[in-house]
Amino acid sequence: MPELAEVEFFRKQWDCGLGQKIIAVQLHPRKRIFRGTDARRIVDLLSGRRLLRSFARGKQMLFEFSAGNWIGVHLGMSGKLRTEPAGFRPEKHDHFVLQQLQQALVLRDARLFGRVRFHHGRSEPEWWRAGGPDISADKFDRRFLNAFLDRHARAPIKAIVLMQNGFAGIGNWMADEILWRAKIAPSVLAGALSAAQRARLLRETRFVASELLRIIGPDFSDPPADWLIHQKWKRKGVCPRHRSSLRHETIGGRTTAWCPRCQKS
DNA sequence: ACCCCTGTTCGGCG
DNA sequence: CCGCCGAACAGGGG
Repeated sequence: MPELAEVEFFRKQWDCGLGQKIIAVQLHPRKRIFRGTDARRIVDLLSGRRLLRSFARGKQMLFEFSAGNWIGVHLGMSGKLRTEPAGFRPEKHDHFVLQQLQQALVLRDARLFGRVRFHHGRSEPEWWRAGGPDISADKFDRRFLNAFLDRHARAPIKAIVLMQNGFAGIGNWMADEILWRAKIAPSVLAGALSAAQRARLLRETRFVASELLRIIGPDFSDPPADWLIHQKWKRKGVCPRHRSSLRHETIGGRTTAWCPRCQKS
């Protein structure tokens, strides 16, 4: 599920625990979600610490705890954050639980494609520093976009829009929404995009990202009925502009829905 | 039973 | 180095 706006929604689910101590950590160190991390250190170092603040960038989240402790969370395909009443007992897929006096902060991830990382140090972990700019940041501009498109000039634009170091937080359905709005066929090679297409791509990427943050971010509301997303998974989905049939094909290894009538090469 | 999936990484190939 | 492909990860839903 989680793309940029949903990640922001889930990040906020733990806000009610801000400023409060972690009195117990519940996890299974061998679970795949902790791959590359010594989960036992999380148990040792997080207990007794306070949750201070949290950040989201693209599909990544970062939670800062007192005494220089940091938890990075990527939700993968099926990860979700939520809270439960104090004393909550983890269920089958609740792989990471931070117990506080007032509530429990819970990460559930049935498929375990997500990832939890730990960093102990004075400043943000190195793996948080890496990665592309926020789409809402000034740095995500025409110059950045041009350089990124030219660096991957021979890949179809659909594949480009899914690259997290260029389009942070864009996932499969947001990518289709953006390309549909920008009127660009998903198979067009990045290097072949005209200046006008690049300008539309930049504008619609920003538009879709900011609109979804506004709509989904606070309470997971639905996008308006005339968005492509509502048609994309229907077998007989139609273009919201003129009701003609959408085409479905695999591009960049991912199922893609698009409108041949309004999306041009 | 079978096929699909809002993600990422890896090895092999050209 | 670039890009593509399929597989793998693990489970739920149609």
